[in-house]
Amino acid sequence: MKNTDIAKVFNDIADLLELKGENVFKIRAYQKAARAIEHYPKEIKIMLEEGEDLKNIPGVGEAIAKKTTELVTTGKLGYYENLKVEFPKGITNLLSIPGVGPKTANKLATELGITTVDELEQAIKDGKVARLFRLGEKTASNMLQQIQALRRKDQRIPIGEALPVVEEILGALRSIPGVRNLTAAGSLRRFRETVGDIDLMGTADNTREVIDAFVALPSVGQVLAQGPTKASVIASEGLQTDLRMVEHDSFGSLLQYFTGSKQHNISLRERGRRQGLKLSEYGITTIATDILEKFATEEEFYHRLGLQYIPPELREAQGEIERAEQGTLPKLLELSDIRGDFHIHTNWSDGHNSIEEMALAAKSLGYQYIAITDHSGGRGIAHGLDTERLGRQIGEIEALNERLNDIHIFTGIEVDIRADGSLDLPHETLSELDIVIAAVHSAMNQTEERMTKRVLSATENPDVDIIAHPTCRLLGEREPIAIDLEAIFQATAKYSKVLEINAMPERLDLNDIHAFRARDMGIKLAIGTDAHSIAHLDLMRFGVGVARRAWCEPQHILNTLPLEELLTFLGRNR
DNA sequence: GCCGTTTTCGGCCCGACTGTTTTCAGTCG
Repeated sequence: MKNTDIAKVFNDIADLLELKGENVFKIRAYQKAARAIEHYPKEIKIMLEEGEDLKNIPGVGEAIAKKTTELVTTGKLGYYENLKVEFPKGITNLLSIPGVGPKTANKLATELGITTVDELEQAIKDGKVARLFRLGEKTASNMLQQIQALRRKDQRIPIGEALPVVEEILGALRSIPGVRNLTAAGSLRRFRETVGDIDLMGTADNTREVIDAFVALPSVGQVLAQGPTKASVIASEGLQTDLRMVEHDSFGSLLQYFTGSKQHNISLRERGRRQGLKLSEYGITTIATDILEKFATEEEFYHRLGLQYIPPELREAQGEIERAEQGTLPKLLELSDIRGDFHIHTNWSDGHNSIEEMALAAKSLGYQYIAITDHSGGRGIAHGLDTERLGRQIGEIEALNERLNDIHIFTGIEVDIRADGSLDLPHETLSELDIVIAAVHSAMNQTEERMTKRVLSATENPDVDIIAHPTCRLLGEREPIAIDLEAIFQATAKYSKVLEINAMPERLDLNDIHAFRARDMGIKLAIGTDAHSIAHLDLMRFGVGVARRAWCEPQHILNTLPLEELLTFLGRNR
């Protein structure tokens, strides 16, 4: 049982307790524990095997530790099973409708016998819902709209799709006179891999003017709400986008508030309370005197609380506040620290550009080196390279290295890990290359045991340097393969191999949580774009985002090394 | 249910909006 499965059970328990009308703080305790467990960088299963105390996880106390142990060791939780039979099956689905909370769900179930979204829709159409006490026509019709919106689309979208939309809107708004501090907040700013909606904010002398310009943008479809300081619209890609404009002097606390995460803000406010301070989007109020201080920047806001500035990517209530208190936050990796890209395809396999084009594009990004890692022959669809063609490619790369200045091209391959764990190029071929990336591209439905063995044998193979996109997931398209990552991590550490953070926005694989764990174990990481064209080289920033969320500093990332040191590193590996 | 430079008991983040009702419950971010 994985941490995400455990978290799901505790979140479900929280929902059921809400329906039951339990103490809200008890409910919050379950939600908090679920979150902490989901994001904890170590599998609970391993912790139990190693005899580690689950109470070390913040938010997990005596009772939840005991329940977690029962759940993981027996696969079941008596408390949960008993709770479930108290309510009609599926009733928690009603809670997924925005505007329907526990009280409403309960009322719908007890008074109208409704337990599914479909039943609710029918009851609204029959006019039954509007007749309930404290509900009405307006509430019922809002519910119906939300149900229909939920059906149309209500998925979080990958950050790679959201960011271009946002940048287009921001670019257009920046040209309006008097606008300052325009920026995205929310999960987008924290660089989460998916975003639900987009929060933009900024300051202006005349906020109304900016709002008017915003809703008139060509990329804006429907306008949901529009006031003097705030507007809500549906932009391209069907993304709900909110813009909030405020006066210059309280921008810092506003941005801090809307960047979240929710749990980070709660922790921050709890800490503030202990200092006699009340934190809100308007600033910091000293409770004793009721005096409000405003903050133009987030830096001032955090400093007033006696904390280091906390970068948005770290604001997930994972210990960043304590570290900021001690002044020991990591010096996070920056995009400008990246000196090269190890995962690049060309028109020798399924890429669009030549080796030279890719090299020149990389040089213009300020890189010192790239590795050409086309597919190997076993992957038929990708026009992969066999030993003979690879030999010719090496020849071309050698010639280019003679001719080009200020950029070094490493020879390499993205070699396929076959279903049986062998590589589809022989040792004699692989040993000729500077960098060998190994990855799974086929037979993804193997059992966890087989898949783990398969990738382990590639990890143990002395010809392999990097394991690429270790879970093979495609956001919104393909679930991660069944694999025991913990075992892969241990082998990677043992054989001093490197794990990839694949920067393609639909991959982001390793993800933030896995990368955090790998870094914590001392495993070296490499960020690769998996570029199939020149434009893809710019995807590096998404990989850097994952690495920052994993608390990575430059020394944790292989492709921050200067060329000379990298040559030494690669030499040592062979 | 969790947790501790005000506490091992008594607290637990903060503010806004909506729709209903007539002072507020419920929900959200």
